[in-house]
Amino acid sequence: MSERAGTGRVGRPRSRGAADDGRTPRQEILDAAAALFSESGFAATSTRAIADRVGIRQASLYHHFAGKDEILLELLEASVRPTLDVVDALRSQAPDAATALHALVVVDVGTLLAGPLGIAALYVAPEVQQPRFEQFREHRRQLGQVYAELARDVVPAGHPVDPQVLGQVCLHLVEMAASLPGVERRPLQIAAVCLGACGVTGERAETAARVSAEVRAGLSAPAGAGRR
Amino acid sequence: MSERAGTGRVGRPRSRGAADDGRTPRQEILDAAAALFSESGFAATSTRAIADRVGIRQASLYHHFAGKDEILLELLEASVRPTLDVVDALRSQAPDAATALHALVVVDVGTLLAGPLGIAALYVAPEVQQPRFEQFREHRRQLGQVYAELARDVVPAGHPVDPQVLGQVCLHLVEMAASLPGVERRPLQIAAVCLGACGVTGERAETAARVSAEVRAGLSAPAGAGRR
DNA sequence: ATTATCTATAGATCTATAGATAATGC
DNA sequence: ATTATCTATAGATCTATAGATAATGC
Repeated sequence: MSERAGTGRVGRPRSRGAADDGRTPRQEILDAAAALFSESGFAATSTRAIADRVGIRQASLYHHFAGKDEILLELLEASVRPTLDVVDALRSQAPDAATALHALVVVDVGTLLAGPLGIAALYVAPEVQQPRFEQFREHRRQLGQVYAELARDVVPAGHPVDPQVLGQVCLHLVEMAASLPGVERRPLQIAAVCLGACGVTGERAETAARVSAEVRAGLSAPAGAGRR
Repeated sequence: MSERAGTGRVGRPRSRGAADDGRTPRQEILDAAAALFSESGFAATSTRAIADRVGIRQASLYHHFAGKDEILLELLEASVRPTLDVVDALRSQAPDAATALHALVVVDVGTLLAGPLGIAALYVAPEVQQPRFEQFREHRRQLGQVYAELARDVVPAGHPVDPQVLGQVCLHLVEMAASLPGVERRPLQIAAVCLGACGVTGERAETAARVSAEVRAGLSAPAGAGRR
């Protein structure tokens, strides 16, 4: 027995002992910040509040992040990247645009629900519109463009709404869904709502929903499909 | 000529002269705050920034408002009240729920677009969820309930989305529309989107849109219809 | 030596209050 | 007298840096 115990961690111990699940300190900070940002907003959350929640001193945050902005940027990125990563596969597997749209919405809502709740509510926060978060906004714009293209291929002739508007609408609906309280089966309901917004209802929508389920089942099975 | 000029205003003059349109100082503050809250968020906007924009000193704000909260509350209230005021008339004039829903969306989007742009983006801000804004949230909830009831009366049998969810969806879509950049004909497009979300597309939607226009025309004409 | 934390603190805010001042109104 | 502004400031933050300290790793 050459190992002597202690906490097993490198570095000076925390004054309030470390709550050891497997999370890295970095991840603990991200989790704490996500919860607080959702509750109170970005600007209203102090570095002090984040540190308190983690159980470290305010100054110790700066060992892991350059500042509050960097924490938020990482949270935002983590919430779009998984969906963007799966978009191409999903589009190529789906037999038609309505199915692809349905499946994308379900996956996207699912991704957001899997992450820290309420993150999506921050997307439209004024702070996030500022240049320092451009990287995230560019990714979100890409996702919006995908929605717009799918909408364009899906709308019936004479539907009175621009595909670009529909792209924004789907994006917002997905994000809204993820910060809405309650309600089960939410991804499927939101997918139905998005299709309806694009003018696809009734039988055509039901078919898309059915095939979407198959496509999604096919996506997670092959290639290992790491959860994240 | 017994009147001697000056500014014509009671009270000590501003150091930077008052930009005299007809607005009261109170309204000037509301306008400045609305613009800044939309740009930078509520918490990130200091009372100093608001005062600077108005052209008065920071402390002078407190003569007109008890604090930042009160300014925001008044902005929020002003953005829901006109729509709530017209809901009953609108429901009683519309021959069916689809028409009522269409008309309500158009009026609601119009109201938001008429006020300070970007206010609706604050509705979902975490700060606004806190108890001090309960009064506003209660009003918004009422409006959401109206949307939910109309949705309930409108969805075709077998539509896979709960009316309550649809109520939230319509509410969010309306608010989103008002903070979206660009795009004309927006109220009508958003109304079509909401109907679609509720499963109403094609011919039935076109009819509702047509009748909605008549109902709205009928609303503004009689009873004097003060703009606000 | 490296790492993760700590303590202490400077400097920059930001909110809200107290009290003075410069107009108009009567 | 009343009103709307001003100047000045106290007290409470809040962010970010400097430098010390207590672990592990080699």
